[in-house]
Amino acid sequence: MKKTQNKETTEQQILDAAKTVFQAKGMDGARMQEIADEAGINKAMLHYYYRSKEILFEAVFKSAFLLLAPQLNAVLNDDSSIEEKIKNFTFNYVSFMMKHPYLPNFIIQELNRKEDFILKLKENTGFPNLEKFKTKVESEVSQGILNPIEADQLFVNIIALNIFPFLGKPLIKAFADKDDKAFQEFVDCRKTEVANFIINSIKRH
Amino acid sequence: MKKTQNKETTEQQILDAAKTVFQAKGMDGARMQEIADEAGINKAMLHYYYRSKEILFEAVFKSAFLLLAPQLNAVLNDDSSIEEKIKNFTFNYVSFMMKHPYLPNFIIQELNRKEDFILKLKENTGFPNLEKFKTKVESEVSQGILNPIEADQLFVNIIALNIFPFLGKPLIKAFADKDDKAFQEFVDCRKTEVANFIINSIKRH
DNA sequence: GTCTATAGCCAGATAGAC
DNA sequence: GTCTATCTGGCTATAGAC
Repeated sequence: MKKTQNKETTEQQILDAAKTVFQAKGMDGARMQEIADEAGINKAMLHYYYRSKEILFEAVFKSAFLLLAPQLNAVLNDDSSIEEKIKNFTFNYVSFMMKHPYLPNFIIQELNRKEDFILKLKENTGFPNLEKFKTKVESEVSQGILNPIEADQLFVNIIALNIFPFLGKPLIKAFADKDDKAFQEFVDCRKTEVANFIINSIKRH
Repeated sequence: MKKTQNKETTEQQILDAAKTVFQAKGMDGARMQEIADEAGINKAMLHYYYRSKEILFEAVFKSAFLLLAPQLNAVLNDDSSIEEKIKNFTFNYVSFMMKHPYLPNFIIQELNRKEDFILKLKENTGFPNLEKFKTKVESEVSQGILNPIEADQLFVNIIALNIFPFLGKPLIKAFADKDDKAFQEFVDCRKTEVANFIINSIKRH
């Protein structure tokens, strides 16, 4: 029926607006009024669809994380070589992040604010898991393809090099004296630079 | 005189308390009442020494940044080789961060919230500058000590690998299934691992 | 489902006694 | 300088008409 149709579109509008505002301002900085304005409705509607700010926030957070998780799973769970994984991930991740620049900061920030948020996420299917990646790294190390390295450490290095520029953007711009355009080019460069940097370090020569 | 003595200690107590609360909760999440409690005084005193929450926050932020800047300058402005710089920085930075675990997240978060904060900092003497580091990298590259690499990119790689674990702690703990103790060991390992990882990548073989 | 109006609370800031 | 008491505004949340 028609009401249901309206319900779904309004609900989606709210979620989109909430995503924008929460990602820009964080849970504490966001205002329900601003979300309502962004969605083109009024405050009462927000509470009609999501009983409280907290509940609305959790919906936004979950949906943001569900956008990020597949990116990670792609590295972890396919069957290609470590070198291929790194190249693909780096290239795709930077492209992905250029479309969602607020995402990493939002997730990192809110996870630090409330550590138990992550527990709820871990219950979900599709939560990234390192096991397969670990096995693959160990196998390539023992074959002599890679220099000895802990899989955990390598994984953190990969995501650190890829994610950090989006977290530390203001810092990097200030240190390296870059305007927005120069920063853009800098990040674009990293699509291939980062993979080369990593592979150069771990691949046996 | 006695009053001045009291003034200075109270002011310091406030600053310490504010540092604790702001770094844990952020500007928006922090409450003046909580800062007062932490300092063992009442709210009115906060406004006596710092006219507003905003002003108190800026004082805290500035002092946090002034703690971090020398760490970066140490890499950038001494005369040792790039390899030495990386080894020293990595070792010292991780040690330093283990003492101030909230610091990087605090700075990153608040800089993203208000980009112009960094402009105020840049006016200060002692703001990290990349020029000398850049010259050194270029020199070592042309001497054939290092593989070709942009100084900017190398610098970001160094700080990304060192800072990220402290930003993404909850994420890393969840992905790699580590408790606090295991995470601690993981980070401790990085004191030397990260430097080796970088040097392995950039040093000509 | 959608709106207006308002309840109820809480936080930052100030007045004023000591 | 330090306190208690209070003002004021803004925010989440709800009541209730349509």
